[in-house]
Amino acid sequence: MRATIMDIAAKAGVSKTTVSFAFNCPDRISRDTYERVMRVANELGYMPDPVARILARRRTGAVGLLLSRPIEDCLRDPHAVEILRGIGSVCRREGLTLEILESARGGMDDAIRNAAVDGIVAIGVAGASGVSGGADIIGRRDLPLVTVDGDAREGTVNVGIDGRRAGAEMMEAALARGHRAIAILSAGDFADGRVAGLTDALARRALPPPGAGETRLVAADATAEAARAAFSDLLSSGFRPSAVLCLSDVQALGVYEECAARGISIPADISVVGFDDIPFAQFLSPALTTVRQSGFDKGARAASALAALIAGGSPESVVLEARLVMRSSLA
Amino acid sequence: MRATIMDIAAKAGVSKTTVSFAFNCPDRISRDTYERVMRVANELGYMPDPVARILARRRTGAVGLLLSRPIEDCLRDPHAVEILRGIGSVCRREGLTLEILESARGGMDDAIRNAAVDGIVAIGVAGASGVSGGADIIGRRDLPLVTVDGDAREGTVNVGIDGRRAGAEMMEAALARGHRAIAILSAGDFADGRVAGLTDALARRALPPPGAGETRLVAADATAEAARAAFSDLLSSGFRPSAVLCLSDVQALGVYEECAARGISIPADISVVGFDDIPFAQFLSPALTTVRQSGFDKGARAASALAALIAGGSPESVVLEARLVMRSSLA
DNA sequence: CTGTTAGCGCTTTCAA
DNA sequence: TTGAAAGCGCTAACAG
Repeated sequence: MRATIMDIAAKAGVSKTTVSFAFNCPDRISRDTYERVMRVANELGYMPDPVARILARRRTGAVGLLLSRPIEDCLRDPHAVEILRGIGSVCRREGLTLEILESARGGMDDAIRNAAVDGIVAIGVAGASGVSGGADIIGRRDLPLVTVDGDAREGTVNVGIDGRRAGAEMMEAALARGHRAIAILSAGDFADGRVAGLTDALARRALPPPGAGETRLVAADATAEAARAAFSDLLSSGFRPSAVLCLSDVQALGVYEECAARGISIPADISVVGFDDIPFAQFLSPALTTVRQSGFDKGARAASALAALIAGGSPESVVLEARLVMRSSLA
Repeated sequence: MRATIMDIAAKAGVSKTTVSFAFNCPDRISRDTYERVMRVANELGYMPDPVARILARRRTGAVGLLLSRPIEDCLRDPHAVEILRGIGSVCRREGLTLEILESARGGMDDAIRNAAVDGIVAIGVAGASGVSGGADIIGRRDLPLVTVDGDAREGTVNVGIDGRRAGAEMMEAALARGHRAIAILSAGDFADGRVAGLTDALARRALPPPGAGETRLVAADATAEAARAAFSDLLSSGFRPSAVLCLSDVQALGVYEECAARGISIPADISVVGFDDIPFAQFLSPALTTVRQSGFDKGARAASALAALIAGGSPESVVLEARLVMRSSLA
């Protein structure tokens, strides 16, 4: 049986309080007592139980990271990894521990219910879509909550980009270079309005919305494989785009692969534009033209906001920059 | 004030026990009572407190992930991300939550001391080097521990590869193709013996160890930037390798960059070999010849072992496959 | 500087 | 099927 604070107190001839002080605020006890207590603690291999401490303090020192998909899927997207890096960075600075919230059993709800955390940052799960019951539970436990790439509606603090503007810039870049037969590879529904942005740009030239006219809108998971398959199908269907806009960089990877396999040259035969600017985008050949957004900053800002919320502050939602960076894949 | 189990018990006219049963083993109480309790719980927005539950049960349902470096650094290496994916995958399956162990204050020790977890998987921190005091603390808290890419000595369960064999295969591939002026980019000290493997292969041909003779051994952080800088310095020093062996794929990225900048053609002018086979390795042009090891499997096996340990079993250390995959960067 | 004493909120054995 | 009561191990007023 592991030694408890009582054992130490007894053996050192002091009270629990004194032992507690020795570990938490040594200044409040005499140097003598401190040493005696610590000696005994060492002898008995004593160490305060973290859980008991948390219960008594009413604070876990941990924040939960709520993912919209299984972590093994999320982490396949380098942009998500960047977000995680940002969150982790701030958490360490704030002395907070990061806990991945998932559960095989009751799904998200159960995970939230049992999470021993002081607050939650939910990534890509806002809106009625992802969090659904989750938001309920979070509300019920009334834990501080910050969303990343979520819906900025309601009172929830959200950190994201102006996807609509970014989407418009992306499409405009393609249109300005004369592209009209455009394939759009989307991944799920982005709460930041990227698709609406594409529509805006098209509308400004009196062109029909994505999927209509000379454009095609295809949905695929945000993985290279899924995107490649979807793109391949599209080509096989006879559609010949002069440009393909990927709403996620990893999808662009799939497009690159398929083009290589079919002997299609980028950007000579077909232009490709991505979204995110994952670290690897610049290593592709040709280097990928893409909408740059900093996942790290997104994560960092979200974690900071959550820390503020936990500390009793009232942080605001933040909208980060997202701009097209021209490289070589768009001609 | 949030409602507690007592409030529910009182309002529902039952005992704490019954309320607890309602939430944990509904079968033990009558359907009637169950519904009454739940109704009251809903009205009052009650939800069992996870921390109190953990304290009473003496089990957290969480495993700690002990990183050797700050998470924002670790996650820059796709191989580490793969390991994390593997761990996360198994954790979810096992109904375990994953907690990143770090702390701004007392460093690793403090993090371990306060971690409310049932066990720990330490990645790349085994041996006297990384864990140092950490191992001590872990031992003292006597938490189940599994290391990844650690030293397989002592009783600790470790999951890794036969780095020595892999290193030998890597070097042999270069030597077999006639390379003699070889640059080796290492990253920290690998506990798996990669460098010893390189030495083995050289020795088999009666060649001097890495760093001596026609070879150069350079250490750099496992990032593209650090590797690029180190490689650049090496070239500027006048050394003209015909092949460069990177003990980590991300370093190969840096070499690719530098070669591109200097107009050096891979593999015509210089051959490059990596280690890890990160997901992007195949997207490089030329595709990277590298030693393939599955980070996902490593993480998964480690997590499984830890789960077994927590469950009272005695899992064994595991040595995973690592084999060279020939692509186009080695000529 | 040190001790007394309530909690913290829930689980779980044992008995009814 | 339900309840009483004894913890789980520690913290933090408050009092001295």
